Amino acid sequence: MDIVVEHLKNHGIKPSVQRVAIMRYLMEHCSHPTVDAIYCALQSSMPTLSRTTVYNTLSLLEEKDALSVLTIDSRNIHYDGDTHPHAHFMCRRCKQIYDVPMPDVGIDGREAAAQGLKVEHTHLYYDGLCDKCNGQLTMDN
Amino acid sequence: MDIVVEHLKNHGIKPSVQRVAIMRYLMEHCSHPTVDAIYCALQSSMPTLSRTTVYNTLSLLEEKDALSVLTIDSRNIHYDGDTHPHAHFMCRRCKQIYDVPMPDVGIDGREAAAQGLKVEHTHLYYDGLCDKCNGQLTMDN
DNA sequence: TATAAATTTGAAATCGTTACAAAGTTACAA
DNA sequence: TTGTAACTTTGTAACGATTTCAAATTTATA
Repeated sequence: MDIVVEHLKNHGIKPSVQRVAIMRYLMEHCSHPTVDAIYCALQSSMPTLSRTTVYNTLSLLEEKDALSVLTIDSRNIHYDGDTHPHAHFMCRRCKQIYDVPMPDVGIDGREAAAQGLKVEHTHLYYDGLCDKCNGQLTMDN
Repeated sequence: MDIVVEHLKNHGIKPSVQRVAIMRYLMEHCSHPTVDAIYCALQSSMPTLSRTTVYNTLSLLEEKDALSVLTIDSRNIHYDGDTHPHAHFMCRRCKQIYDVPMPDVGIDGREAAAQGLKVEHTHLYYDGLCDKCNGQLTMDN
């Protein structure tokens, strides 16, 4: 069976055409797209697709834990179809988001649990300058 | 000298009346306020304060690293006057943000540095249910 | 095949944030 | 002190991401 359809079913989501298309886009692109990027990318193959459907679907996928929501960028929400644990880095200049391995030492949220908080998701974000932008800034000055 | 004024000067910020008031509010309140919360809170003591000034000032304080910007909530940016390293937890139900100690093991961003990324800030976020909301949900069901 | 339930759609509204230009304030040189 | 330039604050308008909502469409079920 289609791995995307299977993924949706595993998370209790009925695989409509739109939902499969959006989830497939996320699983095949590691670019951490925004709502608009997803909408524009699918536009050509699905001319009747509505922006609202993209919003609705992403909300559903989030609720069912079928994707990861990145709040690293305060201006736009980014989505990640890769739900394996990994950290993210965003360049403060070009705004690109990079995948970064999680530290070897486990971050298990025990400090939160110790104060009665029930942890469901953990996000590790870095920001700074990527290689490219750091080089350009160094040259400029 | 006033600790707030000193803090601003240490970060290369000229301490205007508005800037001191906003920075003071952040340093005296650990509630991770939003722009609107800060604006409304200072309204009474500074009737002429403009929302734009709050936005401008917070941008300046961010740029000069005089505060910490929390992007844990995708709907609203929260600000934290406490720049000592610590993690945050947001309850997915009541949206309250809690301070959590950083894990003992250092999170130093070496995995990012290893791929040429220059890390300037690190953010560790958890989400889930706080004690209160978890109890209420358990009772309801 | 009929009917109900679920899903999608597009337009309008909402709301946090930014742009911009005018008004006010501060710093500094004459 | 006074004049001038630089900086800061202010309010309005614009912007843009997201949500609301009701109608249209599709899917499931009796």
